[in-house]
Amino acid sequence: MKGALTRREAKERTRQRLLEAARGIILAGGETRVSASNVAKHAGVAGATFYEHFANRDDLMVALSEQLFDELRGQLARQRREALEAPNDEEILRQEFRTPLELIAANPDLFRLALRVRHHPGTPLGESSRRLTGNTRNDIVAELVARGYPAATSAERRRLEMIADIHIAATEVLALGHVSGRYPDLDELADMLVLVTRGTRLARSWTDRTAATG
Amino acid sequence: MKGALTRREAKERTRQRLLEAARGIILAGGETRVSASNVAKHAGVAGATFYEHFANRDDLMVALSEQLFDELRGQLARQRREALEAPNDEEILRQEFRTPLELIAANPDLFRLALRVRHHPGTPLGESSRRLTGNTRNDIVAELVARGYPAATSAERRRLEMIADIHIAATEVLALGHVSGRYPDLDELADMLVLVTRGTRLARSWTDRTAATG
DNA sequence: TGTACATCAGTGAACGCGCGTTCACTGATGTAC
DNA sequence: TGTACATCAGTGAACGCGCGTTCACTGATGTAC
Repeated sequence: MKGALTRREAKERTRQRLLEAARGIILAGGETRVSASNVAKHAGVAGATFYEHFANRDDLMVALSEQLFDELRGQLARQRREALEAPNDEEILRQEFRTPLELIAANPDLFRLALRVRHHPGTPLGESSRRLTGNTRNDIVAELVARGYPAATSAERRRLEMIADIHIAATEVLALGHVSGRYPDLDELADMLVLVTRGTRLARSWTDRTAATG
Repeated sequence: MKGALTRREAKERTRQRLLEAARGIILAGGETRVSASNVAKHAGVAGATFYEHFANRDDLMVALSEQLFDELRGQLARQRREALEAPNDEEILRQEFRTPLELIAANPDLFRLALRVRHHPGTPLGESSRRLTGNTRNDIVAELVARGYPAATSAERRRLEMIADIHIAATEVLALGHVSGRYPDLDELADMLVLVTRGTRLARSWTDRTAATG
């Protein structure tokens, strides 16, 4: 134990510098500029050093993807669990919408990145972003089941997935409007999302198509 | 007028070959592979020929972006206009949702491309994709106003935009589920979208926040 | 504690690659007379 | 219609660039005794 860094610590530090450099580049919208050379340059190390820490560009992207979305995923899941313990009334539902909106508003760059890479198949960032949405969808479906929505048949379960997809999409599109400056008031957004649930709630008694549309 | 091609025709033909090559590459998910060299290669011409037809890569992208989304935009607008002329009942509303769903289902690659590039700022493809959504949003807002939704104050107009955003987002996310194979039945999707309108319809009598949540 | 050796994080230089772009050139098409 | 010249679509070769990756090397840190 000396005052100076141990070798292992120094190496770990360099690795973190590389990851931070890559993170900075990518959150600034420069996915395509995340190259081994460019990341090394931004981290202040020689190009060859990159390969002391990562096998290649893709290896870095895998590490970075996990780091970027894991914390967000954890926070979302935790807050959702907490909200579930409260009694089930309208104000609680509003609160359930407010938390993801706040989380997004606090991390606009990360949110925009998630949207940007979501439909890029076969890339680590895309996978990670889709995993984030997938988890949320599963959580919402579980919650709907707990609230008494039918989930006996595969058609019923599919409808629950559709509802979850819609809730997520509605939350995201309003949150995007917020971070773009068009919808400044988060409370207003939460209210609007509650209205959406009033509509999809009608699916609770939806047994077949004609029953819903007649 | 000869049997063979005139010079002008031959040149236009080459230009179209380049555009088609680029279109093929991009719809197959290869945005990054749309380089002057690669497009020329796929079109079967020399690299230098590319510059006889386009100033640079970006110039091609501008031309391509317009070509890609313009037709779709036209079809969407036309079908929406036609639907508006019919009497206003539930089945008509369903039909209004079915047409964009069918349009998307018929052009899955184009739809996925629109989603992929939507959040890429400063690129011609991104601009074009956002223009497509923007038009649809304006159309929906106009329709809501025609149906008697309040639009006197800026808060009311903002809420109409929110509703339009939600309708578009819900349509798109269900359409994505369809082209991904999860939601095979378009009628079921249209029914679900009608339910969403049942919820957002409540905003018609929404005068302030407490009125909506109380 | 001091010395001799082993380990290892980081480096500079080099390689081939595909890219964007330019340019002098070719050979076919168009036109003036 | 035939000839001589002008136009022009397309080409191959060349350039510099940033990239991914490798490798022999350096100098500091760690360790055995």
